[in-house]
Amino acid sequence: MTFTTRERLITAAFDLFEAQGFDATTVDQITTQAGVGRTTFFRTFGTKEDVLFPHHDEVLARVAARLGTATPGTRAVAVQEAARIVLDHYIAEGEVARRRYRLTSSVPALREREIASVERYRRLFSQHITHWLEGEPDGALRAELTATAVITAHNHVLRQWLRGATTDLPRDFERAMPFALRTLTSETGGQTVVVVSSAPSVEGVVADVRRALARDSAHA
Amino acid sequence: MTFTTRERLITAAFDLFEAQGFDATTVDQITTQAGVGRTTFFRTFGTKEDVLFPHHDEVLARVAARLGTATPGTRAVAVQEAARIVLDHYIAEGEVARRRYRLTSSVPALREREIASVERYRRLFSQHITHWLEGEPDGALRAELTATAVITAHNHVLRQWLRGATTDLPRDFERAMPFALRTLTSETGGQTVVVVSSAPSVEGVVADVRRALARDSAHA
DNA sequence: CGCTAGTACGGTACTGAGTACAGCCACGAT
DNA sequence: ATCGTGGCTGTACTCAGTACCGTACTAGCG
Repeated sequence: MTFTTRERLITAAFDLFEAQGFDATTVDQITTQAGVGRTTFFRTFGTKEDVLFPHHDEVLARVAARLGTATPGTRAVAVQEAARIVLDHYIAEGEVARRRYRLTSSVPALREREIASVERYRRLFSQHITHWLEGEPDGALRAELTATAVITAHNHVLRQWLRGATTDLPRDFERAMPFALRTLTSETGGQTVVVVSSAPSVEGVVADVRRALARDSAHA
Repeated sequence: MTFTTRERLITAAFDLFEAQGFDATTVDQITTQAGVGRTTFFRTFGTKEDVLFPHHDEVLARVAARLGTATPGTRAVAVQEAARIVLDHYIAEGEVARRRYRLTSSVPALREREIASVERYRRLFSQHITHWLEGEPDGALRAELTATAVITAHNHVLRQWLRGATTDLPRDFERAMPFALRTLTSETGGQTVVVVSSAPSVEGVVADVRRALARDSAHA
């Protein structure tokens, strides 16, 4: 079987980074090992860090597409499935994802790069949800909180899996996501109810709960 | 009045970045303008980006100190006040903060740098809260969600202020933070009550609420 | 006063990432 | 056959960041 230039660069980079460390490896070494010219490397990846994150643009596009199909009433589902797309990508990568995790954990420059790419996902979720909640009280804030919560829950279970602390990643994901989706209550179809009350008495809180439930069922 | 080398470098850098753009400005130009040697620049700031974020280490230390003094029962307050420390720092910076915001908004490299420093705050909160919730069900996940929520709420109101969309930043902060502190409910002394229920009926949810309130008041 | 140690600064020389540019070759279409 | 066109290569350059050494100034001590 034959490999593309891109694939040969990626494997060469991974091997060298693991053998010598990221900083100690020069782009010249990578291109020599891959048997291509130096210019080709930078045309393909832009920066030395990017060679480790070669699929994010594509995954980002898939996530955006999924969020774009959400309709009122299916938004919580769309958010959850969109996050699931990212997770599935890591699962598909398998051992490659773990190799990258070991590298990003130990090299500060790579950590920063990874954080930046997480931020791109966060922004994508944030933009969509903000749009959905436009006009609602505290919509912008609630949207950002929901987006970060989804990303955080996703990253939490993903990291457990990358560390080898867990094996049933989909199950962990299903468990963690409801925490994250609290601020999208009216979307959850009554399965999970969240009420925030500042009432001073127990009966006041209960009244707030009944009010909230009545409002939610009126939406349904 | 006399200025330290550090201060002269900072002002020179800000001026040049605003006049010519960040990428078009070389470290040589900054040091020439400030009247110091090139070596001094890198000894003082490490990287060209760092000159724009000169106080984060110190603020980070203050935040850590505040979180360290939290005791069971005062944790929600500690978290809120710790976030407030960061906010107050920006308020004290005043126009400098806005100048930096304009730069970070337009230059990708600076945006990444800023995101990375936000992540440092997030980690700090996360570490403390994780420690507090050790042993509780889903403690690690809830801790991360709380930390990110606090950071998100903080950043949300801060950004409004930096954009000039609001003037009463402390008030916005007080309003936004309760959203973020939802997952620290048992700490809020009853002022904010959050209940997550999966009960299939209204009465079931209400029963869950009463149970949760009973449990919380037993803690008090 | 001389001596010493620490601290802040400066200069030189180097590595290596990233850019600009010009050229080359294989290919498919007309 | 030739004419793009897309993927590849080499050369030369800028500039951030590092290593190393030398130099002033100050503080403290005999």
